[in-house]
Amino acid sequence: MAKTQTNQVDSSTEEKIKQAARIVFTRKGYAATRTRDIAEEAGLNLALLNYYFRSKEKLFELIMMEKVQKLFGILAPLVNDPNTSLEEKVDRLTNNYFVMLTQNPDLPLFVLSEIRSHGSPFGEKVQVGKLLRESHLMKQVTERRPDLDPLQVAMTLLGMIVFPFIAKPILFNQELEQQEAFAMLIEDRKRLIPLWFQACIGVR
Amino acid sequence: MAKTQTNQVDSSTEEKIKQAARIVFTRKGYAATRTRDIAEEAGLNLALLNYYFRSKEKLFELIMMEKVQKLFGILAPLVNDPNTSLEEKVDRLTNNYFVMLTQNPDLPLFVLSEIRSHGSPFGEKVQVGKLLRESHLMKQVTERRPDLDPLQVAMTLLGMIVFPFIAKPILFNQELEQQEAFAMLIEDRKRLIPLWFQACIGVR
DNA sequence: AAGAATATCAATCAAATGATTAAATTTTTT
DNA sequence: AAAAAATTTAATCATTTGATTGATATTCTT
Repeated sequence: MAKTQTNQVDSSTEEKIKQAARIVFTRKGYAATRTRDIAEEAGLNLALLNYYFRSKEKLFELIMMEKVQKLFGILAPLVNDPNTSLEEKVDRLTNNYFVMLTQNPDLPLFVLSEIRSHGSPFGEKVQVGKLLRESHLMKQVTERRPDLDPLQVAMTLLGMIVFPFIAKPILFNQELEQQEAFAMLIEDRKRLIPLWFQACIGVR
Repeated sequence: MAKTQTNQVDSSTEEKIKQAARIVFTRKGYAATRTRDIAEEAGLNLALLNYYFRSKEKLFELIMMEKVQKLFGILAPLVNDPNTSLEEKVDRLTNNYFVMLTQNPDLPLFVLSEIRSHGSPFGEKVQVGKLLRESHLMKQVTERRPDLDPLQVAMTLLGMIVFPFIAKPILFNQELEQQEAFAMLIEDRKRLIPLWFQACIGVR
């Protein structure tokens, strides 16, 4: 079946389909996506989707796994690094996420809404909650502020980072001017979040 | 056509359909919802949907308008009240939203993801950005901190309020214990957000 | 109570959609 | 070069799905 030539730049049919699927699934969500949309986006015959990936559902699972990995894969190594201070963790989380989210602005809304609507074979699996609660980051927060629920702090931090990208469609319209304003806002936020995080964790 | 008896408790067919539509649309999103799902949820014949609401799209628009109003209707009067201080505005925003969101936990994710996926006849219309930018709240923030982009502050505040409900599905599983933990966390957050907001706006 | 308007239902339609098939083409192996 | 394997294509299938129809039942008006 699939997989023939040694992938050089991977302009293989399989990869073309995956790339088209990434675009269409992300733009419209699983349910609103027609396999014909993907075939058209890829410039390929419809039957090739089933030839390479068996079914729409299987193809989606593949893309979804990628997206979940991209969104949450950053998290574990950063929040569990025993060699970074709390401040360094906040810096790195902010910077790493902003780089990735600037290139994938609608990744969070896509992943979260698909987990909710798409009868959670993922929702159960993802459980970022467990990862966060048992993380080194949580220990450091508790150490600094034993009176606070560290999850409150983590949610505030993640919210400060992710929320702008989730709210972007209703806060900024599609005009170039607004999109530039958003980019500048994000850039400035790299400085503000660590500052504000310190302020939050410092105040009583 | 529709509308016959004087609505007392409104157990009318029309209202039954709307209630079922609210449930199913919110749970699965527009594209994944079948009109038959709604009819079944309402315990009514499928043809009645079209009899009362013409089409799935029309019914959805109705529900969507309701949801958008519920999510953003709170905002305008609060952020534009010229008789409340900045601190009072933050208090009221936090409390009002938490009451509403506790009863409608998946409202934000539903509205935001439908605006994104459902080819924005709404996305254009909603423009909370304009409302916020021209608000009395923004003026008060600028007054207090002329060096800050007030939109940064507003996004942080809204993120602190809304983000927990958006991230809930991946941070808390369905077990009763976790759901109770979430409820307590929200309760405690009513106190933390005003405190943290002050800290953020105070720090330099 | 008779007639008219409104509401509900089972059955059905037409279009959309995910998937398959069998033939044609290209690539790889021998 | 011949044979075999893999890939691509047009056509088609079976289901699903939003919507409609015409018959029946219920409610309202007179």
